[in-house]
Amino acid sequence: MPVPASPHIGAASRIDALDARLIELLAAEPRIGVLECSRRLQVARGTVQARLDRLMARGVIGGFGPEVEPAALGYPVTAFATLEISQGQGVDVRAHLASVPEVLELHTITGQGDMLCRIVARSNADLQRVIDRVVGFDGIVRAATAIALENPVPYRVLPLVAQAAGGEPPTA
Amino acid sequence: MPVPASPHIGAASRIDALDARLIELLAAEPRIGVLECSRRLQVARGTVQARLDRLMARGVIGGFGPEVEPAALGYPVTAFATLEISQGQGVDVRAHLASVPEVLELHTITGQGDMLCRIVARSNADLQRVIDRVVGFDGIVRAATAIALENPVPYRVLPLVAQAAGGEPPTA
DNA sequence: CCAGGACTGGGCAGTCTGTACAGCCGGCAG
DNA sequence: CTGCCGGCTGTACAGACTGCCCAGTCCTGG
Repeated sequence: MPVPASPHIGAASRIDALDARLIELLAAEPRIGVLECSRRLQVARGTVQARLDRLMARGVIGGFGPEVEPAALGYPVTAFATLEISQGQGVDVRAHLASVPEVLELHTITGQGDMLCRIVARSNADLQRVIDRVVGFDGIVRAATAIALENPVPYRVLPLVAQAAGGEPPTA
Repeated sequence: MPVPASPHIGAASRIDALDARLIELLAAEPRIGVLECSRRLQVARGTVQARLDRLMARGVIGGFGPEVEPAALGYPVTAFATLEISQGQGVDVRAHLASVPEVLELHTITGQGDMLCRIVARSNADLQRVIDRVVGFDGIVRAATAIALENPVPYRVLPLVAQAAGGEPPTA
């Protein structure tokens, strides 16, 4: 698996085993502090502190924001909508979608369809309302919606971290 | 496995304005502690502590894990693959996909296609490798992949929090 | 009208954080 | 070979925060 030189952003960012263990530890128990980490990882506190600072500075770790669960907020229905945009309307459509709270994420994509967005709703019935609001905008030619039924693999990054560190998946 | 311990998500969960302000504050500045929150929100420390405990107990806030950026780990390419599964192979396919580090998320969906997964790769060329690995499994009949070009709206939940709290979106 | 729940304001002991410093070690350059 | 440099280790100290407890007040529902 020859990885061609990646010309982009700090793609060079390579994390080592300690970085990976630190990330895994923090992911497993976010509430513990630097001191506790240093004890569990068997390294000096200053080291953990320095590693953490570096990881954040490099952007590997973006932050420690609270993970809010839409379902617990009353939005248990998730759906993915593929949108087709009429030429030149891209900018306006983005702004429109960004203004809809139920649109949690938006990507422009290749393939048939120009954008893919993740939306949530209070119920299947409510989803209709959300979709109407989403597509009720000039510039959106067509929309195909797929409701998410189950989520066998919730968003995760740890396996990737383990791989990036050169090791096998964590304790899996 | 799938879906971590999900407290009985009583969809009834309603959060009030203070909860919303707290979540927004924590999202904006994750590093501050309970005491600092209480100062900024102009309430007693105990109140903030109680609110936080309740939000976490109800599952509204899942945790404060580190937000790892795949791009910074050397995986700048994101793609969405729609998979078609042959009858009765669901379970095996899930297990297979779960074993691929580059598969960050997997949903079963309605519509044409049975599953939708988010995958990342080191480069477009590498994406081919990942896709091969993903679809190289009996039970996957067909796969359609769309590469994510841009991400006009990165995953967000704050607008939803604001709305759930009964207010208008924060910023405006 | 009373009880239960929620918020306030204070206090205490224990622990962690931010920061600094000196010593040690392995790698790189001269 | 030698010197320099970056990274890790221990240790130390002052300041700040957390977890926990309590009494008092206010508001709402039964």
